[in-house]
Amino acid sequence: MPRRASKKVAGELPSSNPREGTAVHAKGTERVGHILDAAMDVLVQDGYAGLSLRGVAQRAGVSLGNLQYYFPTKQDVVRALLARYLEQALQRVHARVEGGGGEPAQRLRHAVDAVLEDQDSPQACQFFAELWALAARDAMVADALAVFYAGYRAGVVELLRQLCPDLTPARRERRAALLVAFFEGLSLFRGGGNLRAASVPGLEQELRVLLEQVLLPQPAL
Amino acid sequence: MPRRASKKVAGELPSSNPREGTAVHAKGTERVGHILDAAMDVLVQDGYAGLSLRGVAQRAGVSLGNLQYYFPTKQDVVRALLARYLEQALQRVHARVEGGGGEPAQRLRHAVDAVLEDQDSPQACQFFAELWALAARDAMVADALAVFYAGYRAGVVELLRQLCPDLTPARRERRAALLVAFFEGLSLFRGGGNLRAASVPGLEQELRVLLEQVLLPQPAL
DNA sequence: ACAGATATAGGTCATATGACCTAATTCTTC
DNA sequence: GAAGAATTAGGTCATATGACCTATATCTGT
Repeated sequence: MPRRASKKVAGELPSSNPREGTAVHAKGTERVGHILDAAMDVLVQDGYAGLSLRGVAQRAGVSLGNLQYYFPTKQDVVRALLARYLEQALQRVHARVEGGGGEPAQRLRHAVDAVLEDQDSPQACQFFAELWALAARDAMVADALAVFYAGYRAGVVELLRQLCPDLTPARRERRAALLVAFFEGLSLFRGGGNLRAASVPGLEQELRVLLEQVLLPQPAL
Repeated sequence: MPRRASKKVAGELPSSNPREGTAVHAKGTERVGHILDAAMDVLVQDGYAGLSLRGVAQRAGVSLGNLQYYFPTKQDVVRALLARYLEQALQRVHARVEGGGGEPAQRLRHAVDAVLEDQDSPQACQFFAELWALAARDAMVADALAVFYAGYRAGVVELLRQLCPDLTPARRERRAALLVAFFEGLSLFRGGGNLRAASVPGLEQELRVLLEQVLLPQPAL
């Protein structure tokens, strides 16, 4: 679709060469944040197919030129959006696992609560749905997601280590992977997800019941 | 993007008015099938953003005119593709649950095997990833998926009915929903999925171990 | 005040797309 | 062989897009 694919030829322009959302001043950094917020909105509402630089600029209340000053290309926008979001999400995951002390079982309950709460946001659910679809065609997205899920899984592994120390590390790793997959699948059908119409009331309730059954009798999870 | 949004005004053309992949002759039906195959390929490879009528026509080895003879609009293509695929998938689900007699536990194992086998296909996994993303913006897709998952869940409910008859129907329904969500989540990380790099080896193995643990001791699943 | 970072508005260009149309063939079926 | 289905090739048109460019204006820290 575009005209030139000219990839930063040797001779750069004499003037500055801004890239990748680099902002020097505070106000600029703020702008970059707003632009990414807008990109997030557009991606979630209109999907990747509907994500255009013009659309993002308009949503952000910023000129196209300004947007392209910070993000010369569409890829740059997606890249930055992804990096920002996944980084924050990862921090939240770890904050959950480490914070909120107490006995392991209680911590697991808290962690589950936190995940479910996150999934109440249609934004987050839809964002991930887009990323899953995108990952197949964009190695950068796939890599970023791989990093994110590795961190996510590591958090769950840590929880499992306290809950059932008798499991070998490898098996903990696998069980954590199963749990992460389970929660991601859940996000499809839960409150914020786009398929909540395909769901069933009382899902979360049942999940918690199941959780208690597994936690109380024997540490076999 | 398009020019006219003219929605079938009252006065139709005097000549025939083909729509929705309607084919009268056998060869035509075959063509429609090939076109939908091609659409599937393109959707999986290039995503919805890359799904163009011209692209599908080329992939199918068919002229654009011919494609539009069967499917006047892009929506028609997606609609038909969805209908065909989900219908077949649903039939397979039910075939699994009913077929392959034996004791309930054995049937569950078979069903799990079948689901995992399906997920080995990158095609299927990616197709669903696209649909999940699409569902938020296309009510038709959301509805079709809702029907599909309702059928899927019904199959699982039937299995649960035999495995643990002591559960109330409502709880069976909820547990089935949890299981379906789990399997869908699994598809993200498994062999065919686009995030297999974010996964862990031995996932399926662990899943089966967990399954046996749940099946053997007590019927508490 | 000065340099450089931010920001705006506007334009260009090649390419792509969906929807629409038509005239001319080739198959199928009866 | 005639009617109608199926198919092709080609064209038109409005709209959109990404990338690229520039001149000008404003803001910021020193």
